[in-house]
Amino acid sequence: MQTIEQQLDMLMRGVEYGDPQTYINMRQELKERLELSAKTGKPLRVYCGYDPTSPDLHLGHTVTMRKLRQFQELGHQVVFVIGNYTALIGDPSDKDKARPRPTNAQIEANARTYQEQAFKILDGAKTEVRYNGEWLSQLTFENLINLASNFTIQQFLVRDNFAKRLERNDPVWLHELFYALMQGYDAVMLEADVQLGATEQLFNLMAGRKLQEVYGQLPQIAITLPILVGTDGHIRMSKSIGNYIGISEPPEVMYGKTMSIPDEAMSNYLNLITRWTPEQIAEIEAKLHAGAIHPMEVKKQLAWEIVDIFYGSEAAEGAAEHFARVHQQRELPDDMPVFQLTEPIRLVDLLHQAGIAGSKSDARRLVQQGGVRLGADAATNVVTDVDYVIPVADAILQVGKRRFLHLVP
RNA sequence: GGGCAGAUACCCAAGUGGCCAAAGGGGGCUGACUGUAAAUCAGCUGGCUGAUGCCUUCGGUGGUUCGAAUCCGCCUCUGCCCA
Repeated sequence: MQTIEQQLDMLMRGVEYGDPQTYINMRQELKERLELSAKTGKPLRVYCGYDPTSPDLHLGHTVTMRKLRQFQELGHQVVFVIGNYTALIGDPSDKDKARPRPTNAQIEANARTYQEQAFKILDGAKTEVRYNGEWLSQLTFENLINLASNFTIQQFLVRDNFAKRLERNDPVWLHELFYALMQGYDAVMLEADVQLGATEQLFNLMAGRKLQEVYGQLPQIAITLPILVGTDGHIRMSKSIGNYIGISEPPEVMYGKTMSIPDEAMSNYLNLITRWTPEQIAEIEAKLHAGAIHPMEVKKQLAWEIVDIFYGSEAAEGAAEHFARVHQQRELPDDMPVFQLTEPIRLVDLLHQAGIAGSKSDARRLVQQGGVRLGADAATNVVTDVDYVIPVADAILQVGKRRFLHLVP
């Protein structure tokens, strides 16, 4: 059994706050709460919320899940909150156009896959799953007034994301301010001891503390973790930006996308999503800096680890082989999408029909730019004739570096 | 409620009567190079087509004009100022 101090070290590992004092305060409060729990034998209630705005979770979501898992392993009660009601507002940071509000059915479907995917990291049997619509949908306007009266507009205005938008004269919608209230109220209803979130969530977590005190509860400890950057290496990982690695993507894709992150972003990944200890990570980084190990080798280990987490070592092995063959040696992948040929077809039409090119004009461009290869056993010959007609025969078609099509008669 | 400014392609943004399928940047795609799908360099980036032609696009709608992204009316949305 670990001592409280050891547990604290583990639980506070990797957390990040805007200022050092917050870290000291939160660490102290967590210590007291852990001691209280040990004394009373009552596990802490630890939660994190995820808005089911898209059908898939990505690696960014798993940063907090790993931390939840640590609490779970120490015997605390983890609550996985699906923000089906907060999803109605959406993340204020990516509001640009009137994206059609997800229907209840969509939210339901997304929520189900979220849960499934989350249990790849969390122990499903020990996880309490809650939808925040359960209590948020019950609030009356009077309740809302009472909740809102605990905050001032000024507190919101100093928030970076709102301040910037105000400065740029971008709209800040009134209902976006509700987000913090809703999330704060979640904490009250869950009687949370600890809430996790990304660093940018600190305001919302603090709103929870405030409301809990109003409701006569002990304020939750806020644990915020750094943001995982996307495959571009700069911007936070996000489905809508497209720089994400989904946790239910096929092993090869997961591996390949990981290999594509810039070298500078590796540290961020090593620290936030691997199961490796800080000591192991420090050792790898030291070797990297000393030039004792090639960055590509480290990235391969990282890619392997990520696939291993979600699919196991066999799949990781397969993905690594696939990468070496297709991307490094430029050979053919094991399984390619198959396209059935019934009659000779113009190359341009084929590219369009197979969905490789968005339009025939697009297909033309690909051909003209020398991006299309064709061959019987391997895609060896570059086709530059826009009017080329493909005969009915078994052949391999390659477009660009990594898109393949197996043509069969 | 009143006044002013604005809405341009995936995103940001120029264009204020014909030379506009519409500058520039970002993103994306293709090629070269590379340990990589990174960085760098080059090209492409509305659709259709036998390639220099046709069709659709500049918030919506209705006009003016030989001709409109550009001018006018109304509508919708956003910001600023005033009440």
